[in-house]
Amino acid sequence: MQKKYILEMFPYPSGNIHMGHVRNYVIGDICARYHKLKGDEVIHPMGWDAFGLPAENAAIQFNTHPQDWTFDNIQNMKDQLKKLNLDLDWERELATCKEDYYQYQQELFIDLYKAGLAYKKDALVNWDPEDKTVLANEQVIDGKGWRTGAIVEQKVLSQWFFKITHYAEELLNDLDNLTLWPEKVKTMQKNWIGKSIGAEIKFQIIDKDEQLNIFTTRPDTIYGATFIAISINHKLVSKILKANEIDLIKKSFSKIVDNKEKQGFLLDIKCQHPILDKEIPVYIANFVLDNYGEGAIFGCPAHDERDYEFAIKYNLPIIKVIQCDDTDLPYTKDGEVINSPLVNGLRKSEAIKKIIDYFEKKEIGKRSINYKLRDWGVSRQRYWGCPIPVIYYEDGSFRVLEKSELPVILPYDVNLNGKGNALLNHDKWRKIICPKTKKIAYRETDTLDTFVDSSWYYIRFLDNKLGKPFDTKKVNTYLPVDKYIGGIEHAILHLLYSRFFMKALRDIYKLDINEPFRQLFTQGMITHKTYKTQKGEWVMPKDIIFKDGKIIRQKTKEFIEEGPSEKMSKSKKNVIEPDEILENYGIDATRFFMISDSPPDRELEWTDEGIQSSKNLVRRIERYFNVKKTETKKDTERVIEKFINNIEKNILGFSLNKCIADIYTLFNYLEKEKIYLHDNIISKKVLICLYPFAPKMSSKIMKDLFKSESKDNWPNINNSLLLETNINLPIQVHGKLVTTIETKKGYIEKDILKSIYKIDKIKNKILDRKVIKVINVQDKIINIITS
RNA sequence: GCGCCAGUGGCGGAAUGGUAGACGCGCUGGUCUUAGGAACCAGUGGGCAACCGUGGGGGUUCGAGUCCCUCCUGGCGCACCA
Repeated sequence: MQKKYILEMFPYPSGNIHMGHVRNYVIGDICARYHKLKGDEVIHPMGWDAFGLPAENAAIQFNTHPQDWTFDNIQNMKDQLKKLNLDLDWERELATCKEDYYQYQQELFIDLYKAGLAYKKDALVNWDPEDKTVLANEQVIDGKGWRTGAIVEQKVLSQWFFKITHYAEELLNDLDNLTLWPEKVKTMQKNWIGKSIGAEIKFQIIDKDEQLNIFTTRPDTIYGATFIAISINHKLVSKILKANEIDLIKKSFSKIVDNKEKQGFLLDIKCQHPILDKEIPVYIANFVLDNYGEGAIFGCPAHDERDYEFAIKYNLPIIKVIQCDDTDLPYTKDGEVINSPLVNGLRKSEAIKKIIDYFEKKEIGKRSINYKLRDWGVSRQRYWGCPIPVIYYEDGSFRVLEKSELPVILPYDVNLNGKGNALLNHDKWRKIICPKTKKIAYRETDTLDTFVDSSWYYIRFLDNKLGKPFDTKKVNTYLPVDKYIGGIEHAILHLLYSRFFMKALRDIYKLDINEPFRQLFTQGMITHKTYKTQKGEWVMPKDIIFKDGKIIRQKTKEFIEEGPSEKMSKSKKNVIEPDEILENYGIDATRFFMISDSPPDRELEWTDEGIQSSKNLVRRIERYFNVKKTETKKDTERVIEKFINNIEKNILGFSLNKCIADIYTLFNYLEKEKIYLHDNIISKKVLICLYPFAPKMSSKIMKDLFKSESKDNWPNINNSLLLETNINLPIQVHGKLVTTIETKKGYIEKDILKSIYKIDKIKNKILDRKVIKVINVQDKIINIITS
């Protein structure tokens, strides 16, 4: 008996299950049921990602409470899930907004803090003005908030961070061990971590006791450096310029929003070139990122596109240090180094090595590795989240609470008016007497990013009622999750955070688990045609009718234009409600359709024909078993064995669409060959194979035919039956198919060729030419080559 | 711009380097009648044929949808990352 932990990404309790959830959970359910039938020890839990902004926003809008709203939604969605006939371990259920979950998260926070993996600092952070909270770097997409789409502002705030960068190297390297993850997700994570190997070089500022640290991946081009550029937020800037001067530059930069036009402001300082006896100018430039490397670069215009553009605009010298034609500038490829006395004649990689060696000897530079990945900012200025177990004294110092002082319970009686953080305004909760120092103290009013909640829920599922976060032995036994199924939209966020958490907890609690998810499967979206009136108003699919080749809105008789199939969304109204589908077509047909028309990792287009044909398949199977006759043929058993084998192979490979094809193929055969199984024992095998896909139908037929619902185990395959004795052997001449012959497996080549040469079609192809070669791929194909 | 993935009938999609188009949808004939959101039978890549066909062009191979090179198109991701 093997353990199989099968998990689908838990939903946010927004109020209703949508079709995307249905597809996600049906895929997982099929796997879970299959493994149970195989006799595996299956863990298949479900819970609620229950903290988060929608609850708070809804509460403000509808004058309710986030907790009540959330609990109502959970109840409703749970009812909906139950209708989907999912085989879930409901006794493992958890909701992240409940004390019995988040108090243990507070414990984890304390331990992360003690391990140096949680810290507080003033930082320039991403502020979402609409949700009125800070966002992590991962949650800003194209300069906009991931949820609201509002343009993110930069603010300096004192914030809690998790030190994910501590694991940058491991998070990167371990991707190679995740052989059962989609390459695409791994590539995305790799790019996000963004490892660069290069050097850190010190540039001395002339006449000042200051140095500029610069990270570069191209130390080989140091002789071509003609300027230095730093970010407006570089710490040097505030030492040189006055606040109003800085503001002016910032304003100037902010006018350039969308295009990448480069702008620079020359500073009244110069740097000494680290090798050459020359001074180079220093600019503040808009294209220098302040959160990458040291926030400073040296510009080598001849061999970098951005530096080239900048140099042209500000008329800076362009010095070639890699051999190339002038017309190729900026030349960024490898080549022979020139104009660089120390490394002339070398190629890029050798020059880099030699230059760094030189810098290290001179102690003005060193080898350096840089990551794009930043530490994870976890403070959120919102009420509906896990309280951070920290208190502040009036002198500004803080203390992270002891575990014995937990839980810090989120107060229910808050005033949510949308103005500011409700916890900040809740004086009674906020102000306490510190039990240790007896001093007045104030609770941390920020709450944790909800991605913290989902970073360890798969661990809590193992023991959801335990009086501590988890049981080490259980974690080591049941993790990693064997199959994790969900949408690709979490490729970076949730999946990277969870990987970090697993590694951090491993180090803190001495666990044996390195990675949380052994296999990741990302299911495709469900799409549907879109419908619009001529005025541009979106119309729901159920509100239209087809008439005389035209599409008409039922109520108003307006003509409707059909648009392309797009991801189901409320805004485009191209949604199908699971409840209505279940009512009209039944659970088994719905389950069939979720995996029928395309492979589970690709998009599935919702069509009426599709769901209808799934329904027809259910009826067809029911009808078949209703025929009270048993009649089999010689190869019936072999066909069934092949069917079982195919279904099993395709479930394990997540090729669930092929399972549906296998089912059709089987019933096509049975009906065409007039084979009746009814209460023949073979029916049991077939019904067990159907059970993961259509459990309701399968159980009912099983009960009708065999008077018992007890599910036997997955049938063992009789391999000897799988070896077909008769095969159709293709015969090629010069690699082109000419004919096929029926023969037995294991034929003797010499003998079979004799009869092949007698076939007219073959004779006509060979004519009087000499056969110079015969390629016989035993039991597969024969290819005859003539002169 | 960089990276990844993908291009196969009218459509969704099958094919460990070995019979391209399994299976489904749709469509075309026909059968039946409890006139159905049915069911059943036959057909369905192109071409009268020999033959031709997996985005285009090269290559490797006895044999290529599959491997290699190159170009085109589409999707996704990242994007001034020094």
